Amino acid sequence: MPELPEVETVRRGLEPALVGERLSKVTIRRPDLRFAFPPRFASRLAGARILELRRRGKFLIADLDSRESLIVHLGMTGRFLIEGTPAAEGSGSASLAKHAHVVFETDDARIIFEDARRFGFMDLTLTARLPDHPRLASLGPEPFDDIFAEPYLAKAFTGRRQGVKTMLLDQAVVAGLGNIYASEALHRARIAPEKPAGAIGKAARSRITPAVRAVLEEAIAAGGSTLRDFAAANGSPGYFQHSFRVYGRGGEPCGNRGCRGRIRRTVQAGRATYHCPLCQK
DNA sequence: ACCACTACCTGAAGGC
DNA sequence: TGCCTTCAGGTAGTGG
Repeated sequence: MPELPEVETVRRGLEPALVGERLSKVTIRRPDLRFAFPPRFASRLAGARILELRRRGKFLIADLDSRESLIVHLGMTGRFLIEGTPAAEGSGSASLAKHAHVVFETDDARIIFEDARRFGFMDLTLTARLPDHPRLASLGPEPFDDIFAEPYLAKAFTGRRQGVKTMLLDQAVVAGLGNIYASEALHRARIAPEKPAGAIGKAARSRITPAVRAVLEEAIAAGGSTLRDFAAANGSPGYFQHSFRVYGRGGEPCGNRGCRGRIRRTVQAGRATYHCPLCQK
């Protein structure tokens, strides 16, 4: 499910329910997601107040007044639902869904983490140690960081024969892109996804940053994309999926100005990839 | 170091 | 309706 725009949408949806609030109770309903929860996960969280909710790549990070930070990755199917408490809601809260694995309670709400496939994970670490956390330490720059520009890509791509789309999926190269937005960005940049990264010229390389930023900005503004059942924490779906130009559009006409090509679906590094063979070179 | 491939887990959707 | 196969936005680990 979630790439950078969806994670950012979730972050914004959770912010009002969590930031400044104290976690009165946390319950885990199984010992692991993708990985085991860290020791005493629930008790370390209970009683802590959330100071800030941030995003790094596809990670959510909640800084707590206990000097620890909660790290959350949504995997493919992770999502948060916000419910008012029984008292606030009157009718009482609905029973938990089958894949509701973690329940966070504040004075005002219940925030439920569901993850059918359990590719998500959570961890706790001292806030001061966040930069050293193994899952965060290897992340590349944020797409909106100044450093994410042509000279950086030139360095990252040098000598690499791997397709540029696969490189953009590498979170160590740039943090937050996933299968959809990598395809979309390369279509906008008119670069073939399977083109070896090291073989891309400077002019084309210069088109990558603006293309990536444009598609991410538009997607965030649209509240992310809704495929299957993804929904923001407030329950409203994103609608950027209607703005996909290539993803899931095999056989359809290419939308790039002046191009008469048709979008093709291929498989690259085991992932579905969409591009226009005519205008993406 | 690099790169291709597999595994992880469940549900939805399509073909028959 | 039901069974079977394929596919899915994620990362991590293995082995060449």
